[in-house]
Amino acid sequence: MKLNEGIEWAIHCCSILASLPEDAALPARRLAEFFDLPEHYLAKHLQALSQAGLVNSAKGPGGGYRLSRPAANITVLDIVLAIDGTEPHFQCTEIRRKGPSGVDPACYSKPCGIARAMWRAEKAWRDELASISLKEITDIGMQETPSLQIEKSMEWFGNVLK
Amino acid sequence: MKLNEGIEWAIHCCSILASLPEDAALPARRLAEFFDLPEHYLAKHLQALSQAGLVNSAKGPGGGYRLSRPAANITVLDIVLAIDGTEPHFQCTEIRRKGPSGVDPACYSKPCGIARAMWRAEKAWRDELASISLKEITDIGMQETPSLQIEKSMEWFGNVLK
DNA sequence: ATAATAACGGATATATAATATCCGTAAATA
DNA sequence: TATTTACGGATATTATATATCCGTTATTAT
Repeated sequence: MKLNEGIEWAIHCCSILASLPEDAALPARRLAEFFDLPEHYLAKHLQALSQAGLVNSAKGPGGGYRLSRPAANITVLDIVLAIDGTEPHFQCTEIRRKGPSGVDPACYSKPCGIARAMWRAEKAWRDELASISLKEITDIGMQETPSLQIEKSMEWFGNVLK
Repeated sequence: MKLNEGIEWAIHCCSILASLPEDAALPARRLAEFFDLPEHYLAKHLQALSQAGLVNSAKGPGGGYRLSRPAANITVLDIVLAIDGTEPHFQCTEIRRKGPSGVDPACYSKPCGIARAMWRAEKAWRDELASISLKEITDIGMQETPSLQIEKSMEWFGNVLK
């Protein structure tokens, strides 16, 4: 199993949006350019972020995407769920009820113990992701990004944001 | 993203093997019958368990699969990794280095902070799965399985184990 | 010996999901 | 009015998961 690559893209894009001036927006085309990603497919993911309410979108010239709220109030989990959906990764197909020994579904009071174990692990995963804010991500990015890249990024932003 | 359905199958199968008499083994065909699963495909997963060293296999009549060690010494994580592989779910494609602002790969001392965050969450998931032993799974199964099903299972085992 | 059982590995087919592109529409700006 | 941009739907392509089949080998029972 592999996680949707769009998750990586979306977190990086949100991190960029977080470091933009308050009133600035970036269109999908520019974000795709910045990371050298397929423009139209990235646009789909950005629309998912928009539908999840994480970013606001504006049409027309000067439009594009910006964060809908402060980066400190957006978690990595928010972004992951926006892209990957909220369905649990582990899907219980109730095979305990199948076969020659299975009995009537009504006889089972609780969800299968195996499913509960898998869901508990998934909760631990989500809890960890929920504990990380987009602000922390961008702060770490600022600290660890090579200074040359920071400079080049600033110049690119300068050119792009009119 | 959806987890491999074989994970569910494998944990259930291991749980059944754990509740078998010490010297008994079950062939893939019987396990598939017990859970009404596709025989040949289940066999692939059982072979993966065998390669991971979780079960021992024996060819020929009376052969089949049995646990290689006590259920208390097998974790749910062991089974999950045997089926799903040990690769992390989140694959970092280093998009931070791409595009007009990217700089030479050698400039980056650490893995990307976003990847580290995703991997930390994955570790939380694995830690939780590693904290659950197969014995706990089977104990919970014994407690929560309807008594009628327990009876039917016992009868089925009796017929199958010679 | 022979026949039957069963794991194993490789090859292949099918179904589903991820990846990617394209198009028409609507909205906003200049 | 022309341009830019988001948005939704349709479609194509690729990768992965699901599933089957076959030949080989090992083991057991007759």
